[in-house]
Amino acid sequence: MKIATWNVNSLPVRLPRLLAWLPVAAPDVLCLQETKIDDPRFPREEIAAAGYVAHFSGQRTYNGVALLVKNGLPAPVDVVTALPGFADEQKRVIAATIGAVRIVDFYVPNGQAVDSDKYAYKLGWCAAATEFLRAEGARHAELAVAGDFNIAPEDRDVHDPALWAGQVLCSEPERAVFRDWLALGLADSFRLFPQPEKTFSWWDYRMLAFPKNRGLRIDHVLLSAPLAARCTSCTIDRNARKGEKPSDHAPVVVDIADPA
DNA sequence: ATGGCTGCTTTGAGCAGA
Repeated sequence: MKIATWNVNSLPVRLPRLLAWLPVAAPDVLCLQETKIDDPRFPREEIAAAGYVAHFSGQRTYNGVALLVKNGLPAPVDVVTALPGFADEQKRVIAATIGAVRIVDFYVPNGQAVDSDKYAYKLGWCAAATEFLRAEGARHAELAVAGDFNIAPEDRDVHDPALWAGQVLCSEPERAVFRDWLALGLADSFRLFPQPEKTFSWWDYRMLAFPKNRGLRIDHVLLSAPLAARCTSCTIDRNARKGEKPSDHAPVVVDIADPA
């Protein structure tokens, strides 16, 4: 099973690129974030024509997540679109079970700045997410958590650690959340393999950040032990950040071998 | 080599993203 995650920064704007990328990358399951479209307007026909069934939880303007599942896979069941016990208007979660695999798609809040209300909201959201993942892990041996985490887990995930030290996306409380999720028995699939230094998943649109490779690795796929044991690769598709009208995020793609 | 923000909003300056 090939699982991918991509913050598309507006699905309506990115749809042509998505439809071009899907047959090339050929993920079995694609987790999207920042779709920025409400459910009635979701482009389900275009996605269906590309060979995928879409499940989604959207809103206009901000946020919004979707799960695209390739035709031929088991139909997603037990679809969940909220964190239990966390009242939230913002659409940042979709989870579903596909065969034996539970997929959780997160669009973690950005947090804006460490002294802001949005940062407090981020940490509260993450605390609820930790309990959700604990429960999901208890129910599902094969659990994948994919999405835009808006957390750069370590200094090696940051182009300029001194510049970013203590800033939002890199602050110690955010990194502690990431470690909490690993402590639930999840592996950062990217770090299961040797990786080129300075591999990132997001680059600011401004100041030539992409050509200068001034980025952060904030998009992740975490895998429970049975999936991690069968994981054969994790790559970030930098090419998807090039060219006309790219998202500011690149997709992360994970390959998992079938069970023996 | 990539390219010097982009996408959204009761339309147009301001917010949000990260």
